[in-house]
Amino acid sequence: MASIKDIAKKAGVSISTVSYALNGSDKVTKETAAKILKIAEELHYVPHAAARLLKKQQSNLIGIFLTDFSGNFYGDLLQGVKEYLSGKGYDLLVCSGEKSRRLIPERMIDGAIVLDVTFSDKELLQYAEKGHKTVVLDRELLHPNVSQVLLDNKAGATLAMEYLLELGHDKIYAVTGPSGSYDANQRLRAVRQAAERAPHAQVIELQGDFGRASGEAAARVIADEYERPAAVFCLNDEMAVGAYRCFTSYTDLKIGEHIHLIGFDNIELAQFAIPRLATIDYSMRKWGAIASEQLLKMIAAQPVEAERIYVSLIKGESVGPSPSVK
Amino acid sequence: MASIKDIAKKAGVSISTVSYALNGSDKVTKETAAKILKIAEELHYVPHAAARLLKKQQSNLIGIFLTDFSGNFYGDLLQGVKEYLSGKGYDLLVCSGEKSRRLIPERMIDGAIVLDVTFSDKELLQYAEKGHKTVVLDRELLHPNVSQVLLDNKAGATLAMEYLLELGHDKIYAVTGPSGSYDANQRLRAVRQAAERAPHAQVIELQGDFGRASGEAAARVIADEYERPAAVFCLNDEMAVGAYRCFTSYTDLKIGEHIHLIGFDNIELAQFAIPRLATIDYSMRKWGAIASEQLLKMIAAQPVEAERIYVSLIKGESVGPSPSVK
DNA sequence: AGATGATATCGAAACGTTTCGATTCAGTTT
DNA sequence: AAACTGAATCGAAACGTTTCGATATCATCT
Repeated sequence: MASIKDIAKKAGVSISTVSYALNGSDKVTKETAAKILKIAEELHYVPHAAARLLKKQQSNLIGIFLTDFSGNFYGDLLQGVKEYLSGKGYDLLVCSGEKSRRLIPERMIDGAIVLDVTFSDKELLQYAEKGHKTVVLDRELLHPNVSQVLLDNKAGATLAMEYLLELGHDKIYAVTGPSGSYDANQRLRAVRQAAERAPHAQVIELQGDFGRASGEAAARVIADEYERPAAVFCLNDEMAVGAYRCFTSYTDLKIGEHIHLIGFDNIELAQFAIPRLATIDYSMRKWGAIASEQLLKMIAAQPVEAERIYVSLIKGESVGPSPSVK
Repeated sequence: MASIKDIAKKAGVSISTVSYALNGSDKVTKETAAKILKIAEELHYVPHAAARLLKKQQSNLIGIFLTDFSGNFYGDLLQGVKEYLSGKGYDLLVCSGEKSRRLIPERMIDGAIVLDVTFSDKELLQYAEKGHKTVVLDRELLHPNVSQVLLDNKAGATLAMEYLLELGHDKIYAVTGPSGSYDANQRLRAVRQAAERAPHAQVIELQGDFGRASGEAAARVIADEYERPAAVFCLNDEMAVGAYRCFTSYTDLKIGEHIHLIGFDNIELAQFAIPRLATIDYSMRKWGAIASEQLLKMIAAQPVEAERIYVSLIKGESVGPSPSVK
């Protein structure tokens, strides 16, 4: 493979001159630069990333760390990140699994975006302490080298609850998420606050884990004790999808009539469900873009402040008015 | 950041001794090694990836190149790759977009898995020529540094066609894929061959592009000229999903009764559709695992031979018998 | 006792860049 | 003509490793 050294030899100049020419420095004459560039082209020269990284201590690579690749969840988020970064000369590496974290201390990436509950706060702080820049998407973490872009979970859950209450529902099941999840906890808190503000309504919590199966299981419990129309707020869409499956296959309760269902996240599957699932929407793409923006700012040692991603209610036929107020 | 040099100084030994100790060489005594390891631990030493890569010319990083991150399509594939690789000490980088290809010539990754039609054969061959090892998933390419793991598209499309024909369908629409796609072309060829073998049946081709919208558009054409029950073979599920949308919202044709629908890929959305979409299934996970296996073999300069991923028919209520044979 | 060999350690080169400071060589000023 | 300036180029060090060959040390064999 051709290296800068080969170019230097062929051009009859020193290595440093080649380097300057290749980097567009104005220290070299136009003619020399042109000659060098031409030879580089001929030799199909491509700089060796490792050598450059070793010297410059920056790779122009950003890592995003996810719990797993499965599910449709991350597509738009990644797209948002990628779009933003590629405009700035950075490339994105999608990483998953404990082992890939080595990329951080090994200084392979210039910064990390983290959406992975299996990453402990402690570990993140440790990296931050060593100077690695990080944007977290699933927790709050106070450190000069860490910034956060969080969903407005509270607003979303409140929106969902108020929607149900306004339609006259007074028996509401809340299918919760894993207790280790920041988003799940935030949403649950908002549900409880809404419940307190509506003492006439009965709010029943059922434990879920954000997985589809847990939504299905919760739905089964609800179906088994069914007496009268009720509403179900699944704290994410994935569980709502599970609930759909149960209600349509296991019972003959009609969604949007006998049982009312609302989710959170507006995943693709939800958009496709029949009847349309009511849910809380937000822009994943924007989430990714803002996270990237913050990360690059931190890398450039510019000040950043935590941001929040706003959410909105999407109505759907999966929620109808309570028959009691008809 | 602590380097090997700092350890050497603190331990009072030479740099090379530290390197040997850290790499578990038996050239150093147990005691020296223990002392060095202890100091490395204290100093939170982590090797600098760039330095090591520069010297060893290998990163233990594999890149997988995808057209985009969107859609649910790749989840299991990535999972399969990751699982296989992480057992072998390799990490996976998921790359998308033209710019990220620089990682190959810059020697940042030890090998590449490619499932990205925007990659030209020419470009791939160029890399191969320079010694970069590649496994391609979406084309056939003859080069000692390239290996391929392909779907058995022909078998799948044949399976689907025969299923429809057996059920008595004699008017079959085939919604095709983009002409640049290897998979689309293979499937289409098999459709045409099946059509030739069944001269009594009428097979009508409609151009699609594997995108959901094109499936929806094709369905609209079909609906507009609808006279009698017909079957539709969408050459991938994504288009079948689009067709669902059209048939259920735009017409009152009942899927599986008035109009029969079969897809290819068995994507998650298809599994969830009501009625269940008939389709062609294969293991994405296995696809990824085999591709990784081949790549590592090539890197280790072991011989490999092209493999094929087998497919199977999944029946679903979206296809019923033709009323003409009832 | 001197030669031999094995073992543990070391020094230095190499990987491919970037970049600082030094050098050369015009052209300009006095 | 000597001294000075600035531009173009060069040499060498540095980034953090690995690894080859050399050296030092010590026990063993004759």
